[in-house]
Amino acid sequence: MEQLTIREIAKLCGVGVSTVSRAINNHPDINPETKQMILDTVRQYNYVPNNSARNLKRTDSNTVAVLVKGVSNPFFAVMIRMLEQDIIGRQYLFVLQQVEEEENELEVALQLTKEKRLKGIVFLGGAIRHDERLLRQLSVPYVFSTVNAELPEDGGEEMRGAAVAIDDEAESFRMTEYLIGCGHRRIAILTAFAEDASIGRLRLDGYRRALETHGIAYDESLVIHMDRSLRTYTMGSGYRAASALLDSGRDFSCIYAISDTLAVGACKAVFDRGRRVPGDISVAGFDGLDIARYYEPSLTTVEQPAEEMARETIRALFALINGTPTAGKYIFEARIREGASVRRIAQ
Amino acid sequence: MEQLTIREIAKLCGVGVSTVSRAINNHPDINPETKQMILDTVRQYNYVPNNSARNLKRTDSNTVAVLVKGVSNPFFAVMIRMLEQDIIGRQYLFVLQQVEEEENELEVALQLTKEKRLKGIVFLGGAIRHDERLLRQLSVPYVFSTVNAELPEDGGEEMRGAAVAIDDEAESFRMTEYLIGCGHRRIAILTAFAEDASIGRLRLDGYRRALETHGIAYDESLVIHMDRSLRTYTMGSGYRAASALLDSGRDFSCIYAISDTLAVGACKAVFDRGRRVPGDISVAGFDGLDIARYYEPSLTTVEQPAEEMARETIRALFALINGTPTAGKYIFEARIREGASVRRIAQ
DNA sequence: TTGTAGGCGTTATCAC
DNA sequence: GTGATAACGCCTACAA
Repeated sequence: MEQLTIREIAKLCGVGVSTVSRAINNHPDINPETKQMILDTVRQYNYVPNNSARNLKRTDSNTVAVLVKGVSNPFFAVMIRMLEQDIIGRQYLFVLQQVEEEENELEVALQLTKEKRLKGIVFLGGAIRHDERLLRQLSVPYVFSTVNAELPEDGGEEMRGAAVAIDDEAESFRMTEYLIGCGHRRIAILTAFAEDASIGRLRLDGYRRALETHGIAYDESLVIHMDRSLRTYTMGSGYRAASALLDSGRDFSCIYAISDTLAVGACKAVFDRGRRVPGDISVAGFDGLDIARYYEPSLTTVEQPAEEMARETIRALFALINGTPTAGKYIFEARIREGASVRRIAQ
Repeated sequence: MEQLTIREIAKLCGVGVSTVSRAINNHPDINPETKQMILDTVRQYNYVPNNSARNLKRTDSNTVAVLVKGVSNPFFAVMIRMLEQDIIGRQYLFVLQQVEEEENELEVALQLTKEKRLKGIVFLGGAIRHDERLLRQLSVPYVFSTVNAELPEDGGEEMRGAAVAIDDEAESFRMTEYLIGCGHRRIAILTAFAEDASIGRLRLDGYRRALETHGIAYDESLVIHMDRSLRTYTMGSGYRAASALLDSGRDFSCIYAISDTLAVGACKAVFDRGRRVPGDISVAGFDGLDIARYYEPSLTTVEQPAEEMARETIRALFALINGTPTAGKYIFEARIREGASVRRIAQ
């Protein structure tokens, strides 16, 4: 099938290419009848303009891209939906771009910016710190969303980036403190693999600080790292880790998992051993996913304010796009959503 | 920040643009030293080629796109991972393209094909029947994956499309028959909105046929359609629908939900009313998601052979790409994965 | 209101 | 092994 070009449509309609271009791009300076005739022909032959050629020629595009590292992360699923809604609500085009695990999101951003003449970029997930040189190369406004990433120092030039997130360390501290407040002293934690330098690290740090604050010794044997060779935040990982922990004979009354998916797996491991949540073992999660609400028992979790964060992400991005002065960081407070998975122990 | 082009790199290196092009594209006919020098400069200035220009000029690209309608569907999450792995394993580029709910996936495909010179397309989700005229316009091989879509009649020309899926109607029949075999007679079904013409329809059809086959009257009052204004396959939808059903006082011993997410919501509705699964109400799902395994009780579900389907999707696609004769349809058998959510009733 | 022509940044073809 | 140069398909001055 030979590819239809604008030239052939022009020939078919007996007009020049610019007239066809005007018609399909809704330019005002064209005779309505000519326009209609052209659009009819376009429909009839199902002509589809080549986007690469368009992007190449265009200088701007009213497109905002969301670069997400890990599309299948259920927490991102709700963020993506909200971001999309807000971007489209502002009459911008929304582009969702998946970033592979081993890819550098900044390089993808640089490439996509050139390719699509983006107006702005939202990073969902990804690293906490980036190559500052690359970051400075990024010529369009950007917002790190749900990850409290480092922003480049203000070198006198205008700010082009922002970060919208929760304070993972502080929220993890909050949850651990809550668990301690419920009377738990021996709290095991399911966290990312040992070398993790992202939220896994931060949430572990918060846990540790809370223990120390309350005079509880940090016990390495209660810190369970996920297997690096497996996907980290899955129910299967949580199940595996909690199973090993339960079978080890170590003493603990509570499992704190740094994601709800891990928590679900942990619960199942408890059940499979004929024990009860929270009767025998308490379990807490993190994120505030749907499943935490619908699991039985419902999971006590740290609920991230996804909707507000998405809204603020877009607000901040468009503030940057429009040159409005904007603070660089927006740290939201999460809150403990109490479920029925944590038992209060008489002190 | 002025955009760096290949011409400037050429000038910087004191060579012609074609030499730079050869270097960055790994062409053999270039002096290794020149190549190294150019690549160093490219790195140093962080030159990123413009993809639009590349795509415009290139005639082919070794790229396979996966067009997914509903990225956040957890069943697709595992399919996407497997598809990606297999595509990359064949040394092809993998592109994931989200299709909006109201968009026509075929139009997106047509556009993307022009834009990126695709070698092949995988459709994940979407409609069962497509505009045949559009389908014939599609000039590259394609596979409908997980949806048993109609293929155009062989009009003498070579086949360009295939479909890899389960038989939703038959599998739903199988599950319903299984539930009947467990002694259930009054089986409520949670299904898509009434006008659905996709898997919701097929799974409902299978349910109905099974009832009729076994001489059980089809009772409209036990058929619960999701609210069209809400997102269909969410735990919240399942919870809402099951709650209304439970509160209606209608008589039934089993809820069959056409997705695991709906089933989870249904279970929670049962629990919230102080009743038990499966003691008081049995619940069955569909898809075979992780959550069905890790829920408590684990959910009896129809397990789709995701891995095999993904593998076959890519195999069929590359058979089409390579011109190997290929059957058009690959229908996989699903299987009932028994959990603990369905009770056997003494007959 | 419409048509012609030049150029967007790259790759491919051809000389050298 | 290397360098001009002509496309790729579209948009947009500018001219008519």
